[in-house]
Amino acid sequence: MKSYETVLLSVPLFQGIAPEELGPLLACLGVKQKTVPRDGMALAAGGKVDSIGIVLEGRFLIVREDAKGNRSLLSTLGPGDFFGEALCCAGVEESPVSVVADTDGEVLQLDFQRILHTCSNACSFHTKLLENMLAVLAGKNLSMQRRMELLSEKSIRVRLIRYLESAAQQHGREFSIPMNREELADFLGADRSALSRELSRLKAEGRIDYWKNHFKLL
Amino acid sequence: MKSYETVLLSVPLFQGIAPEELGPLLACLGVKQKTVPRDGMALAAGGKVDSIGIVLEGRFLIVREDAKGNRSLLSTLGPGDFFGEALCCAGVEESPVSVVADTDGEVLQLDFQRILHTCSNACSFHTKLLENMLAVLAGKNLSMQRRMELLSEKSIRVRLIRYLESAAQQHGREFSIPMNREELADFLGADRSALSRELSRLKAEGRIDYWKNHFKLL
DNA sequence: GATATTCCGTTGCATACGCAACATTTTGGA
DNA sequence: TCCAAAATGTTGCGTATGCAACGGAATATC
Repeated sequence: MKSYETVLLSVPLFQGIAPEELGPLLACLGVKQKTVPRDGMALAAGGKVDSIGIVLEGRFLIVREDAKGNRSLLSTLGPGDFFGEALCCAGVEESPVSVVADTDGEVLQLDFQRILHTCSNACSFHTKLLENMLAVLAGKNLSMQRRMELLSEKSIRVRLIRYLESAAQQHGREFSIPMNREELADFLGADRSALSRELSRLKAEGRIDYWKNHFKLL
Repeated sequence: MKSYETVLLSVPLFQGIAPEELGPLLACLGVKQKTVPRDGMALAAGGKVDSIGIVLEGRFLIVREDAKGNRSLLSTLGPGDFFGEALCCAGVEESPVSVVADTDGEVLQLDFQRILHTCSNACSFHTKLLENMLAVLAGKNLSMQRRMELLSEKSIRVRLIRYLESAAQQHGREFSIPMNREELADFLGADRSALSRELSRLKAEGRIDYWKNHFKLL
């Protein structure tokens, strides 16, 4: 069985855990590694979620299935990504989503109760783990918060400018973004072509310049 | 100094804590009660947030101030509501928001480090507190998630139907919602009059019936 | 290097919806 | 009971934008 140590050390949940502490921590948590064949379920909708899953290998899809059986893709997961943390922290009884394997894959399952309750030998990294857990959830909160503020603007133009400005605030007047047009359009809640149109206008007005995913504010 | 026990017991953070445990818990956390006069700051933008604030009395506003000094209202807080939890859990260095008093008010401040690190006498409710903290953050995550799925629909009509259907799924075909028109429009990312128009259409089509904030799906 | 495929920009068209303005109903206060 | 204020409904207008379709550029595959 591969160790996947490199993957695990990159997981935000384990941030600040020294490599040599990782083994003992995992042992203390009683993790289970699971092989999931393509199209298999790493987490099934409808049931209670009592563990957090970490993707070690392969590609997984988070999928919502409505009453009529229409599947809609919520997001995709790769090695180092994890899932189920919000559901089990919130104590949701029936998971509204499934996680299905898009390729053959491996996941690591961490029992939530054992994360929560410090083990008898009070390992020091346990506190760190909880702290990380909080940071992960809170970080997602904040980024969703920001996105919702964006989406609450009425016009594509304003949403776009807001987005670019906040990116510029972080990286300076010239920067690259981690999305292509389609993804950016999706992020801004707009149509791709409409987004392109708006970008063109801003360029024509001399307010911005761009090439592919590289932008400059003027 | 009033005790505000009733308020505190209703705070999700203290869910599952017995009334008689509350006092010792607060003592163990070393909470500080603070009086904030109208227009005073319970939390100032730009600084690090190292405590969670619980509103005991009064009305507070969460406000974002952009570079040009435009204040935009993000939400309002009343007794039992709390703030700053996401920011301090995420370890944000500069708070992007302020919390200002809309009336004279009282807040209780809980030092985050003392929430995180179990106290020396290992009080049992400390674990419960952490569990609640996780549940609160995760719960917000899930509700924001749902809202973003809503907002990602393109038309008001679809967003509205989705919203009503999910409400019906929880409470049956007939139910009341906790928002007035303006608030619902805001929640759905739409204009109030446009929302009214769409509601009228749905009623004319015989798909729904409604009166004020009471709805029936047909 | 040729071909297929993905990515991005452009444009015409139809319309959903924001906006403003006004009508109607409901609520609360004196 | 009457009045003012708030909440909700209605409607006309202009336009932003979704949609579809297409062309060109960039990238990948062989």
